[in-house]
This record gives sequence, C-alpha cells and structure tokens, in this order.
Amino acid sequence: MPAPIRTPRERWVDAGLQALAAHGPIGVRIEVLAEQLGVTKGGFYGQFANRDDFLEALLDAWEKRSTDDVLAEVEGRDDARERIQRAGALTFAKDLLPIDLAVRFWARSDRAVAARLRRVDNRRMTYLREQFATLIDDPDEIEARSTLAFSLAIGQQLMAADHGPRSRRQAVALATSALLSTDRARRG
Amino acid sequence: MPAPIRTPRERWVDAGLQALAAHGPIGVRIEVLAEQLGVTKGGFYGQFANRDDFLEALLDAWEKRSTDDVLAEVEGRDDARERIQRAGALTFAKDLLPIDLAVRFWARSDRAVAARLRRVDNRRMTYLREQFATLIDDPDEIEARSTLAFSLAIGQQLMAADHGPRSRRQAVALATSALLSTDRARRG
DNA sequence: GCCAATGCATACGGAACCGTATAGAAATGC
DNA sequence: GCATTTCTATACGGTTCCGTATGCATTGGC
Repeated sequence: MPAPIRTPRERWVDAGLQALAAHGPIGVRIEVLAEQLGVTKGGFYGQFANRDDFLEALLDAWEKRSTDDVLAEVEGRDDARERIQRAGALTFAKDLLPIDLAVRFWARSDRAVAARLRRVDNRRMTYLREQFATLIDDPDEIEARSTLAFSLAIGQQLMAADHGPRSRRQAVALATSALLSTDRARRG
Repeated sequence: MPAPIRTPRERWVDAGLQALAAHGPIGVRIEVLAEQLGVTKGGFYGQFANRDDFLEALLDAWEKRSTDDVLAEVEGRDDARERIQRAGALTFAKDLLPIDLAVRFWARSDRAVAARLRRVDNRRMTYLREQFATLIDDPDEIEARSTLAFSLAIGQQLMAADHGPRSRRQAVALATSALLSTDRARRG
C-alpha cells in the first residue's frame, strides 16, 4: 500500500552532518539541505518533528559512528602501538573528523551536547590509557601521554602552521613516535 | 559641532567577538548585537559598511590581540621554560581562546580566514621552536615537541574527557612537564 | 540659547528560513 | 486498472535578519 520513501532519514542525516561540519549547528538549514538533495522540505517533516529533533538525530549518528563503529574495528590488532595509531586514524578519519570538531565547538555553548561529548571522549581516553598502560607503568606518565595523544589528534586538524621543510604528516609522525617511545620510561 | 559617538567601533567589535566565539561567524547578527548593547542597528551602518566589513574588523582585532600584544608581553622573561608556558598561557588566555577556536573553525570553510590563521600560527610556532631550541638540539625532536605543545594548547580546550582522580589542570600540567623534560634529549 | 552636525530610533522592503496545511503524485495490493 | 496509502511539491503565515531612508534629539561651537 505504501509509497516508498524517496529521501530516507539517512540521506537527510548525511546532508545534515555535512552542513554541521561545515558551519556548525546554526548552519544546518532544512530548506538548504532540501535543495541540496533535490527535493523540498515537504518530506522532511514526515520524518523529523522539527529542527531540534533533527539535530538530535545528527548527534545520535555522530555518537554511534565515532565510538561503537570505531572500537569494533580496532580490536583484533596485536600490537598496542598499532592499536593506538589505528584507533586515532579511525576516530579522526577524514569523513568523521570535521563532524567531530563541529560537535566540540557546539559543546561549548550547549550543555546537552557537552554531556554527550564527555561520554564519548571518556570512552576514547579510557581506551587510550589502556593502550599506553601496556607500554608504560607510571600512571602520571600514562595520563600525560594520553592527554597529549588526544590533543594531537584534535590539534593537528585545527592548527594552520607550516612545519618548515616537513609536511604536516611528517610533523605529526614525529610527534606520534615521540609519544610512543619507551627509552625513558621502562615497561613493567 | 558633532555629537560624540555613543557606541564606538570597539564596543561593536567586542560584542561581535563574543558572538563569534559563542556561535561562529554565522552567529554574528547585527540586530542581536545591537540589542545586547542597548541600541538599535541605526548607528552600526555609520561605522561599518556592512556585515562582511564588520567580520573583517573582528578578524583584525583577533589578529592584533593574539600576536603583537601577546608576544610583546612575553619577552623579558629569562627562562625558556617560563617563556613557553607564559606564551601559551597568554596566547590562549581565557578571553582570547574562545575567539581563537572560533577562528580556527571558521578557517575550515573560508580561505581568506585560513590564510590569516596560517600567518598567526606560523608566528606562534616559530616562537615555540625558538624556545625549545634552547632546551633541545635535535631538530626532529624540536618539531615534535613544538607540534605537541601547540596541539595541547588547542586540545585541552576542546576535549571533554575527565582525567580520573586528576583535574584537567593537573593532567595538562603533567603533559606540559613531559614536553619540557630534558632527561632524554641532551642540551647542546 | 540657538545652529549645525551627527548618532541613533524608527520604519520599511526584501530575503532567508521555520513549521503547517493541502493537494497531487507515485507505488503497492488487490 | 483501481483504491488506498504515503511521500513530497506547493503555498502560506510568521519570524528573524540585512541594508536603506528619514527624522528626531543630543551635542559642541558660538
């Protein structure tokens, strides 16, 4: 009996995430998204109650993609160094990272978003600490390096500086290997 | 003959920077700023050609405050470690930092802003490298630590994770002292 | 106190956008 | 094919905002 959905939720969400990544939550305009999708907003309000409801859906999608999906993929690697780098690469993968940054910025002016981000970041930091714990004993050192690793993942995407003769990739690689080195602190 | 300006440029700019920090450039609404200042937009267009012109003025103010003003203040300290920490503290001072983050996010979708940010960040990184060079010899190590230090300054403001029994301040302090330690790489 | 000048309040037109209502289009089950 | 269901195009009212025009009111010079 039905007529199949021409523009399913997921297409709205994908477009919405892109807008969120580019301009923040204020930049998520339903009529603009509709135009990008080649439809009008007519169908939108059949699937989302209103704009706020839609923004919630965007956060849901971001949260799912950036925790469960990533952690599921990363397990099954043997080497801790490899897992850290792989988790970093995935967590801050090319398509997810702009969204992630937008959510971080958003969280600064919205308590509910801040609470979500905190949950997500805590999962990530917990994982990071576990991995560093296989390399280092000193809890202070673990915390220091986890914090630096996390900051590096964010910072490299937001800093605009050049690195002299080096590429950004090379500079980040140098920083990463400094974080992973064990010639100062011994394994237990 | 005149009537003195009741709401000078600077007041508009300050309010604009606050809006920019909170919601990004899209969130800078002239009528909203006017209401916050207790006036109408009537006087605004006497001092700024239009909204774009005003956004330029906001960037000018940000650029000036976050380079010249900071670097001027930081010189005259003897110890390199102290200068690094002081420059970091000032560059990312409480009032400047939210603006700084907003500009970073803005730069991701605006080439002109990106170019400005690059200039500013290059000045900062150059300064950071100079300071680390007084502690370390290896150029790779200098680049790694400078990159990590810069990332930490940004990242600590955007990460939402807890640090177990430690406060955020303590975690950042641990990370900072790890960056400044010299027990691995010797001075030259 | 009055004149001239200038900042700002008020009012307006236009655009962008939200959310609702309604009607038409498309597809499925029969 | 037809009826029914459901998605979506169209149209609308309301709000927010930009930029302009005009008039008032406040201020400094005399």
